[in-house]
Amino acid sequence: MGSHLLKKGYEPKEVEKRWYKYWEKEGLFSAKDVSDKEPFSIVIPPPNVTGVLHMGHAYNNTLQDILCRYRRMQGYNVLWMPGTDHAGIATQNVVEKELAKERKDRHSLGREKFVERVWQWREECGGLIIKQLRRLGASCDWARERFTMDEGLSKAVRTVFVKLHEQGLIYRGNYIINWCPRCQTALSDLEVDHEDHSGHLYYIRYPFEKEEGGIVVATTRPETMLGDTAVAVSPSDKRYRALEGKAVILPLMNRKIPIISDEYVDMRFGTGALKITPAHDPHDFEIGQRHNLASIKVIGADGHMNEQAGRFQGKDRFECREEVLQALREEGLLEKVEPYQHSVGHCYRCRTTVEPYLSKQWFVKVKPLAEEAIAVVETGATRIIPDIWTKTYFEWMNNIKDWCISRQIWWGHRIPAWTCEDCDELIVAMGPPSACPACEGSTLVQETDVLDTWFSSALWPFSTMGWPDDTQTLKTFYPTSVLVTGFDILFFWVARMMMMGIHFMKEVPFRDVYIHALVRDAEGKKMSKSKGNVIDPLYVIDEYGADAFRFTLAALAAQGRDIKLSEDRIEGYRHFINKLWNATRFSLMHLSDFEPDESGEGVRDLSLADRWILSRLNGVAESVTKNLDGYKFNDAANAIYRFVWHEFCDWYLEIIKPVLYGQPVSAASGERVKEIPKPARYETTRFVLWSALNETVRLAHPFIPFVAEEIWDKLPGTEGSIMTAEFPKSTATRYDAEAETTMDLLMGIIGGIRNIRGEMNVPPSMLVEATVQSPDKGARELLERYRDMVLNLCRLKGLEVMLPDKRPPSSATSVFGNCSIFVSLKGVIDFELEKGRLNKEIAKIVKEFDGIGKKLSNRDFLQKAPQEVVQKVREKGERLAEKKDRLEENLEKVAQLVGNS
RNA sequence: GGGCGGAUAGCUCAGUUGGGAGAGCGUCGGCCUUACAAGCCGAAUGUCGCAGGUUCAAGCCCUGUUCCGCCCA
Repeated sequence: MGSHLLKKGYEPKEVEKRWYKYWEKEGLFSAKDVSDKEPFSIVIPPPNVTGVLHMGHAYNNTLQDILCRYRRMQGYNVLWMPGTDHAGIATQNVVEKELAKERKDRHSLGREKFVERVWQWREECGGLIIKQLRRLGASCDWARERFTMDEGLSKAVRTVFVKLHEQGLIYRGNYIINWCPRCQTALSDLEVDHEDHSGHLYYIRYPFEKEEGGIVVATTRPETMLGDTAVAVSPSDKRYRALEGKAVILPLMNRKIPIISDEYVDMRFGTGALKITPAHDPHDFEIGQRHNLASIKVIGADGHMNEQAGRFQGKDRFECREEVLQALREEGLLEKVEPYQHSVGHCYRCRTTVEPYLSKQWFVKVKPLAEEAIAVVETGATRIIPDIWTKTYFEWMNNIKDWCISRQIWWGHRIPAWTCEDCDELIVAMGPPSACPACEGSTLVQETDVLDTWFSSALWPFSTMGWPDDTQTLKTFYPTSVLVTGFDILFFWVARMMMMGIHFMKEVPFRDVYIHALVRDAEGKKMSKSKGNVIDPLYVIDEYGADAFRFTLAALAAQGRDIKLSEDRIEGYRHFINKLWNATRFSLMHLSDFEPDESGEGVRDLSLADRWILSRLNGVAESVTKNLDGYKFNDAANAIYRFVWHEFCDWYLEIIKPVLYGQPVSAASGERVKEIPKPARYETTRFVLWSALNETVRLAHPFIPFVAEEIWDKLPGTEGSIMTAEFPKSTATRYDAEAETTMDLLMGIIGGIRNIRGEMNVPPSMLVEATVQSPDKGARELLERYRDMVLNLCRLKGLEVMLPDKRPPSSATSVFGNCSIFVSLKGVIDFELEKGRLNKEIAKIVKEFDGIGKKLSNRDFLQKAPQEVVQKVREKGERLAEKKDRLEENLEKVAQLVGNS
């Protein structure tokens, strides 16, 4: 391939499509059930089948893909298990909306037809997100894609249900649950979002049965009074002691209800008297149980008042509230209305205000399961990262309440329970029983409810691997290595997978749980369609390329911190991709006919720069490895960024240019003489350039797979996909302290000269002379040795290296270490400018020196601080003092010159 | 009401056995120097939210406090 023909700007579109196809075709994402390699496995948090890729998915999956690609290159047998979730209510809502357009509803269709219709919808429109994940570069083993309603996973669901029922951990009963009148189904506590709402507190007088007067209760939901069956006061409330056991007349309903006392009542709330509606409030329900009160349901499943609501029957619950208030006003029983802030529950799917509702539902008794799930985190069998979430996890697990798992919708796993019409016997079984085990009756009716979607998601780590069958996949890949997910589903999903995994597999579902934060907009607001502040990941990929996008997410992925994403940030990282691309273009210009020498002949006689870049590369490999192992994606990404841009490009490529271009060994003449380069030096340089670039793209591949593969492909002497190449290892032998120290000195001197040029506005086209004076023989020798590097990078026509001596005339000064740097500016120097520059420099040193002086004059510091630290401070003080002296000396001379002119 | 997180340069944020306040973006100055102007070279910029405490030494540890955000009830 004609590498010198690479386009000037990197164009991701075509490249990404081509390589993704190639990876899939070559089966590079596929995991082996049987392998000598060590396993590494991740199950994807299954997106809703109705979902489209949003920033949260993009972030979550980018992190997973980085880990998978990293481990694959390290030689692991990687399984990244993909799939989607049937998302009961969400999917049902989508299809119902579609039906509504056809002026139909699910009831007119009937259950069976409706479910068919949902399957059909799924065939046609579902799982779009799976295609979108490919655009991101996700390296899932697509052949293993699962769906929570697949036959295999459904079998797992039924098995778990039956077993838990056998073990007494699933039960059915009449309790207050959260009811969504729009979705017409029960919800678990977690599926209710609480929002603060400015409402009112209504004070209503319930007249005594016989005497005058009455007791005043306070409520935010007056319509529920129609179902009141008592008034409760606190047993320690002296105000009401005399009233206990008496009765009041429930207004509007003219029902006699007792005044009872219960510890639950808070004397400070309202009047201290609480109306009790067991059928419509969870606390009231419990009080009702304790006092054997009747539960009267006055609100129906559809959110309208029912026949128990007397003259209010048929009214919407909120309409009814107004009418009840009006009626009370008319009767003079509404004593007072106060503005009141209280939280109101909303359905997490459709935002409808949730109604506490008494009904017969199925529950999981989670306490015993939670105990196991707590234990494994305590022992460290599963680590939660960052650790801060461990406490939240424990908190929730310790205060867990039974989980309502039945839903009155049609799309989902139907509860495997049957009722005998003859004797009412309840049978829970894997499949339809042929006869009632109690009475042998044959009319058995299956439970119409389906299971909470999260019930099947809870089994995901093992149901996707074939459980309840004893599969090789399970043997190889369970428990999974890590789960990567957002904190928003820590309870919904992670906690439940922990419980189910441990209970059924006798082994934790994951070794690590990495919890990441949220992607927000540039102002830190949550992205939402209604706010109009969403950034579409697909748009970003089209516009900037998947690599730039992925790298942005990784670079901003600081643990425990939300990402504030803006297009500007992505654009910035696109520049990085382009930088790498152009560095490659440059390299390939000189490598087109290069053939890497397997024998290692090429590594003889490395130059300083060669040794330095290889040593630095080792440092980056170490940093990336350490940070990825610790899920510090941002640190890993930034290490690569810094290396590529500020070491490889800014220094290494600049240093080797003369060798590659065959430029004059001495630039002193200021002319570029095309010389035939020394073959050995040239070949060595090409070898190191090739190695460095080769290793760099391997390090970068997990983050920016497409461009890395493209570069890998263009690089001579590479074979196969970069996905199967080895991830660079850091070894102590590759660290070259001497090269790094020497380069630090040279870079410091070069920096000093460049600083003068920049500050004094010397244009790059102007070649100047410089002098470095140092008492240090070693430093002088190094400068002599690498004179050409300095000449070249500073655009000098001459460099004199000498012992400290007189200041060269008409020069500007700077100091690095024990070296004084002079740049001769004959005829160009502006002494005022130089004076200002020196003053500024001195002021900086003085400031720093003050702090050090204080330390060194502090006896306590000298005595108590470790000698190491004291020594370091001393040395630094000396360095600064010397630097200051030099600069002041120069300032004085410059001041004289200014005075003379 | 309970719990958690954040507050560091103009912006977004790094900063762990406590010992030299940093990066990116933006800004300013100089450059189209034969990979890249999506670039190169250089520069400026801080009461580390506030108040105490521990320590020879605090952005970091402790206590209190203010503001912002989140979770749970």
